[in-house]
Amino acid sequence: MESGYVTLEQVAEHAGVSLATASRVINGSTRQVSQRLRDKVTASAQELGYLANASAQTLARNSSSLVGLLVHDIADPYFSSIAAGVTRHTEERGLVLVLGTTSRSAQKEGRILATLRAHRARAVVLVGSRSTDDESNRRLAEEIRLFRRQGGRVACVSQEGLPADTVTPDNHTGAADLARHLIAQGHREFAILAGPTDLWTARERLDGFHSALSGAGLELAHHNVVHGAFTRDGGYESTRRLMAVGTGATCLFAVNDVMATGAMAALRDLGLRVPEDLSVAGFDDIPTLRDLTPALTTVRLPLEEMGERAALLALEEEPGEEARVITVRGEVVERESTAPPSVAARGKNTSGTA
Amino acid sequence: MESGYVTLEQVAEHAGVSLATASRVINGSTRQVSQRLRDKVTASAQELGYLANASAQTLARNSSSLVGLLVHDIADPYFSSIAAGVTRHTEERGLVLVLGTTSRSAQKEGRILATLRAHRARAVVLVGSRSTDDESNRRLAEEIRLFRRQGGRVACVSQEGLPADTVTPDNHTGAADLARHLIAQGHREFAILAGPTDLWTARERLDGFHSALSGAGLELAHHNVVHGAFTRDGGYESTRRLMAVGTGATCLFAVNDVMATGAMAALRDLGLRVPEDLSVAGFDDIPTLRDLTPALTTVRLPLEEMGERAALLALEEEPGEEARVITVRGEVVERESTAPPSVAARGKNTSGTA
DNA sequence: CTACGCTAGGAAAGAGTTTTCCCAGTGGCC
DNA sequence: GGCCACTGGGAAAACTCTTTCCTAGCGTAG
Repeated sequence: MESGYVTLEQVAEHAGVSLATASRVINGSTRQVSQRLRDKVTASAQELGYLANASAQTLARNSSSLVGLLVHDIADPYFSSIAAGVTRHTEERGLVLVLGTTSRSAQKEGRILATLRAHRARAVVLVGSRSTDDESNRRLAEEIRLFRRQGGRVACVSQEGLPADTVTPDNHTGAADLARHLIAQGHREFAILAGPTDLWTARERLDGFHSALSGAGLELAHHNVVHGAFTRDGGYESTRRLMAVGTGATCLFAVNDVMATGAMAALRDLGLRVPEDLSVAGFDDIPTLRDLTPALTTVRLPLEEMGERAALLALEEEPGEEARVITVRGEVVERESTAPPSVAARGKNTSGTA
Repeated sequence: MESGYVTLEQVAEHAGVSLATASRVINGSTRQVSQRLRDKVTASAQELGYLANASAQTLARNSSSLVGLLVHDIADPYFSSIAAGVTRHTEERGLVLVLGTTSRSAQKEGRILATLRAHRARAVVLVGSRSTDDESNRRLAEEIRLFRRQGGRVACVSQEGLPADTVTPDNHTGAADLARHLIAQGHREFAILAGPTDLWTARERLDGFHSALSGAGLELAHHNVVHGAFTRDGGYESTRRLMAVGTGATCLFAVNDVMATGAMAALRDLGLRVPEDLSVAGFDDIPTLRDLTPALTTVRLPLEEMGERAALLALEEEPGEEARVITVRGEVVERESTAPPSVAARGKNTSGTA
């Protein structure tokens, strides 16, 4: 209660028992303690306002209650939704969540992982698409192995291929489903905001979409695939580039929702109407989406649930020898941003608009 | 490198020096160590892959590198923006951020604060409006005092009145500025989505708006002030209630942006156009806002910067005896959701629409 | 040449827990 | 009644660092 800390030793003394007994009462060990002493200790702890020193506990037990969560950018609704799922799970269990934001830097990711290792974190959840850069993947995999060797558990979201359990969306199928849906709606010519070339998630969605087009006997013009940053501004900028050149497409597919959001803004600025002049579809179903006008057609992923399941993998399930992969199937959600193509639209989009 | 951990003792032995010397080399103490030994130790540490045990360090130093961040809901863009500012600051300094989400429960807030205390966290940043419930404020204040007594630092965002430094928006002035702006635009009758009655932030914004109306000789009809949850769905639901009764207002002010977003959705569902039938304005300028159609008129707060400044207060500045308050002035940003009222609108909104 | 101050290094004492090991007491069984 | 198993309690080691205190060695001044 005074200025300093209350230690377990003080509690023990106050209760007239040994340190060992006090410890056994406080943290419910396997050993029995008589009710009489038990009551004395809890009463003393209460009275003195005892709060265990977490570092001392971690040191003695060699295991902490820290759980790491690594995301690229916590202000991105995709990540903050997943984060909400992870926090829900960890807080229910009285664990402490450590948030690391990596800004898509593999180096920073490694550094944070090392910090978590230094803290003897119990588990870590890594969120975000891995890149196709083999060197940084190798180093990340090495850090993960070190972490696991120390008894830490690791789970990934959307990062299949690392030496850890993973929850991952079926990007290929989701994108293919969406493509088939749009084809059924009457679209024949598509443009794609394909995101960065070195991100697996982006690639898989592009591939899935592409293969469904091929399956329907449709071609995807080379100039209709635009690469750019995986962000809202990346989507905006990619769309400007696409429209500056001109596209014959009647439907624009952005490989994630934040890019689609940027695309809609760009089209609005260019004076094009969605979906009358051009249909737009995205992927992920981030929560902010339903308030756009027109509301965005997309492939719904249960983001919060994915975070929760990753936390579950990392905290509950037994490690297992080889990495397990839980695949989450996305579901096409049709909203107002896509509609059957109009003849007028074709002509309009062919002439370079910007 | 083997299965176990490498301890500093092993490094010292490998380098042929004492534990004390090894420690001094690794953590750059005030004491000098000869270059020769210094090199030997760093080489050994490198070779053995030494990583300091953070818990042992915390225990020995009685001070950790943990910084807490408490928000109500990390998936809310208001909080995730502020969180981004805080993480930027802490990561630059190599500190570890612990994220706690409180779901607006004072009890949970207290529990997390105790956990941080147990971990000897260096500082904590509390984000979110404090309530007008004196009892829970008192308990929170007590927890903060305990935390500070242990040498921890505390800073708040938007929670003036607690025994800690605070970064807070000038809600009253911001709302008044907005009101004057809307009056200048020609509006005379307003409706307000006032949020919960027990949240200071909501109250101050309501008061500021109200007082500017009074200053202009305008009255605010009682039935035009609707209370409800401080969330998007709260805004949606409040708007439905407001419109069911019918309002003579030409402009709707929601005391925060997420509520305004819900309001726009409700109006859309009711078949009302913004701003032709009804103008809508919010407060905060959360980043997702610019992608709404029409884009929302609001009072801009520099959210990320506020998070950063709070982190700065908690980590850099000297504690000081009494709590300092940094007031951040908001700036009215006019976008398309507000426009001069049309005569048609008046008639329309008077008749109960829903 | 001795005394003194300074420096670099090491031994050891913490920091606050958990857990192992030991001991005394009790009850049951032959 | 003696032996054994079992129980509840305490002493002390262990966990991995940091930091204080001590000492040996060196240079310098008187």
